[in-house]
Amino acid sequence: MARPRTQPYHHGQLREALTTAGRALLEEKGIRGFTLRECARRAGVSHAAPAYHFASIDDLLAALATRGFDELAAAMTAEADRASGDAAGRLIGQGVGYMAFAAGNPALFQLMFSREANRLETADLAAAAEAVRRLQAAAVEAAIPHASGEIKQRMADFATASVHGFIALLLDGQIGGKDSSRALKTRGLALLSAMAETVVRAGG
Amino acid sequence: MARPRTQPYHHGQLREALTTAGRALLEEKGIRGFTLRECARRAGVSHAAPAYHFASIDDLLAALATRGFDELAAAMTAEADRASGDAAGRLIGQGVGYMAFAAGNPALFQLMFSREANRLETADLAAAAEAVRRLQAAAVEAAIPHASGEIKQRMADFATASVHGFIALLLDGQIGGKDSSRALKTRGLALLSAMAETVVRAGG
DNA sequence: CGAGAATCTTGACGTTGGAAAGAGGCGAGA
DNA sequence: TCTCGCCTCTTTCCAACGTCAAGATTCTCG
Repeated sequence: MARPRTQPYHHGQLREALTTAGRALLEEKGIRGFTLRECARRAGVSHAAPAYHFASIDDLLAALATRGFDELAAAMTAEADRASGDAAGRLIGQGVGYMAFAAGNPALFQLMFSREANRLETADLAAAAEAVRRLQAAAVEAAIPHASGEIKQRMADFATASVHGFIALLLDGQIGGKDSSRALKTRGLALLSAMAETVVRAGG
Repeated sequence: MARPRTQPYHHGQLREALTTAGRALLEEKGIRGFTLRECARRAGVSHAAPAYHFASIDDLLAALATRGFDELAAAMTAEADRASGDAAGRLIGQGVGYMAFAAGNPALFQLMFSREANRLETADLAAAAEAVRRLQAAAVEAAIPHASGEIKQRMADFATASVHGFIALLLDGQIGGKDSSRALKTRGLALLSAMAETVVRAGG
């Protein structure tokens, strides 16, 4: 709905400014510390201004989550493309992109996969999440093209679960509490290669 | 102000009553819908009564999470013991217990693994979480007793991540959206056996 | 240029978490 | 037995929250 205007309105691009401010706020304070009024404050508008652009605070959160899924998908494909090589290499690369996005946006990542976001299931949000899921399934299927549909699905479950579980536990401090960032990356890569090996072996 | 004698002025077991009420409330309303005053209401006391037993709302949440980890550990060992068989069987059984607890307490499970809880890192909470981690690591190590320490750690990462990731994604609706409960259990068991197979293969 | 729509502000309501102060119940020592 | 002091709970108050309603401002377009 936002279009370029010769002269900005009262604010002009409030919706965009609110999502930007909200995203930063979310990373700073976490889901429970997230408030609509603080978003408005940071965007330089009154506390009731957001109401026009977002029906409720959950609506804003849903918008943030939606954008998060879009960026997650972009990070996955970018990293997969960067990983030259066979389908297994792409699968690993996609996992790297997944983890990198999560590590760079921990609170947003948690919001995306919390049922709080699902409470206000926007069609956009569902579609964005579905796109990520399809990306994962496609990478697994490409690695084991001759396997049965059932095997493909089980391996997609497996790949998705390991990648997501590892980074989720890591961000929560449940894995590698005091390890260096470098050591954690090594552990992450080791997990990804073990995952890919299992997938490929199941497909052959 | 005559007090009705139905309840003594001293509640007696307020702390326990608050955690019980809080747990139910958490499952009903989710983390964002959780309020201290509603807990007090359900426990039949004034809104400021909880302050004596819990320093803050985060303190109550931390207590709930702590108990959650305790019960999670109990569910894991119970199910592992029930699974007669070799170490790999125990590993799978422990995963079943993990998933069963999560499925039975989805909101609590999410709280336990959200950084919101970690914001108020109680010593008890850290210890309870650590116990669960040790349980996981021990089950993996028992399945591959002759492997190197590095392999054991990597396989512990792997097993923990797959189990946690699968059930977390499932509870969020990211896996098996419209599948029946029976089909989901089958998928979960398939994941667990694939996980155990990978672990055992890496160890031998 | 003026009317109407879009955008933002101001003010209000009910609710929240938390602090402060007071009151009721209970045990220990006289 | 009585009373003092501590523990527990209530009452009252405050700032901040999300949301609504109404007013003000600015843009668009006839």
